[in-house]
Amino acid sequence: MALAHAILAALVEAPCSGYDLAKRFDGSVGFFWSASHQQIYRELSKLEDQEWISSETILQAGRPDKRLYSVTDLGQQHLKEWIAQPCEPTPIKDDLLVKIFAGHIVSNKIILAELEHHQKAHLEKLSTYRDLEQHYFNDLQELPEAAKFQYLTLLNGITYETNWLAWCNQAMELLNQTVEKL
Amino acid sequence: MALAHAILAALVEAPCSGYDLAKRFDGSVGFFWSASHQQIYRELSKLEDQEWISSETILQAGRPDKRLYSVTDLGQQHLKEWIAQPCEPTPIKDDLLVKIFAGHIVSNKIILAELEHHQKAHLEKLSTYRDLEQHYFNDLQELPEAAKFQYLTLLNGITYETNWLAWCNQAMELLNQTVEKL
DNA sequence: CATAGCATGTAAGGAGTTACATGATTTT
DNA sequence: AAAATCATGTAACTCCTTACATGCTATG
Repeated sequence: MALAHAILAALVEAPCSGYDLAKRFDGSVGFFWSASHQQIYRELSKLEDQEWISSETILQAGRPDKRLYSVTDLGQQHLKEWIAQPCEPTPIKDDLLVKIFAGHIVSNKIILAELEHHQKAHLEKLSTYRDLEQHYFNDLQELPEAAKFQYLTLLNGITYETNWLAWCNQAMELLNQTVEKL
Repeated sequence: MALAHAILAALVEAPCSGYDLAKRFDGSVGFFWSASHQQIYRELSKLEDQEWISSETILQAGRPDKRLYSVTDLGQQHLKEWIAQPCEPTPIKDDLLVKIFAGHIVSNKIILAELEHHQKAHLEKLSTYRDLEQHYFNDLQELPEAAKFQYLTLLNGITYETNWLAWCNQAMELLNQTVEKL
């Protein structure tokens, strides 16, 4: 049910269309949730049936109409209740780590290439996150309450990517040591 | 399909029963994949149908029989091919971060309590991981090749938990600052 | 004698992925 | 003229979670 709540959280911050949600889930909301547009449209229909959100059709000149969704009072109530219920840390499921765990059955080259690939990806993400930080959260004390919470999710993204980068470096070092020994 | 590969990776390291796999996925294998016993039994049946694994029934005195699964040559071949195919970093989906993002709609107390709860959980995991590190990977240079790869997954778990702890502290500090201001 | 551990499953339903489908406008 | 962007969906399938189900043994 967490996708529903992630959508509610995003719509509470700013009402928008399914299309815009998909973009946000691919960008700024992406450091705490990811979802495809198919999932989002399906979930939006469900949420509207339950009256947790409501929509308004916006006519646009030279573009398709869009449906602007907002969270209803009922929806906000449910979101609050969900937030108040304690939850457990998300269990890890990570393809790369599976590959590393069984890394000894393939050549070191393959593993090193994959590590480099991931290092690059994490570096790119970190860089966009740092840009977001400078742009939107430069003087944090001046921003409204809500922004502080959103900054914390960005900060999590930053430390997360930094952490992966550090680990990639350690992993590559350890494997290179091994290569030299051969 | 990654659960299948996670199971193969675990069975390559050490053949075992479904029951044992479930325990391992809850423990040492848990820092890169998690799965319930229901999932595991279903996946084991599929893998055996495909002949990626084979089983042998072990009769036990005073205990139920168990089926010991091992990876076949065909299975290992598939695992190798899967490892060689590049993959992307796992997208984040995290309930706590959704809660934080919408944290301004509930009282600070609720958020702080949840942060403390998570801090505690991460501290416990870190502690078990550190114990594993000391027990099994104390003299890394003396261990066989395969152990180095497994150590890297443990190291990832350690940095992951350390990272969450650091973030929890930062988050609680920021929120406490806000409380003082009121 | 009750609880925890060993050992393996089925069934139903919810969540997520992949592929298909349409059609207008704006940019290169 | 082609590609990208805007905008919204359906269908089929796989994956994952929750609940149900059984039965024996060892430990406290």
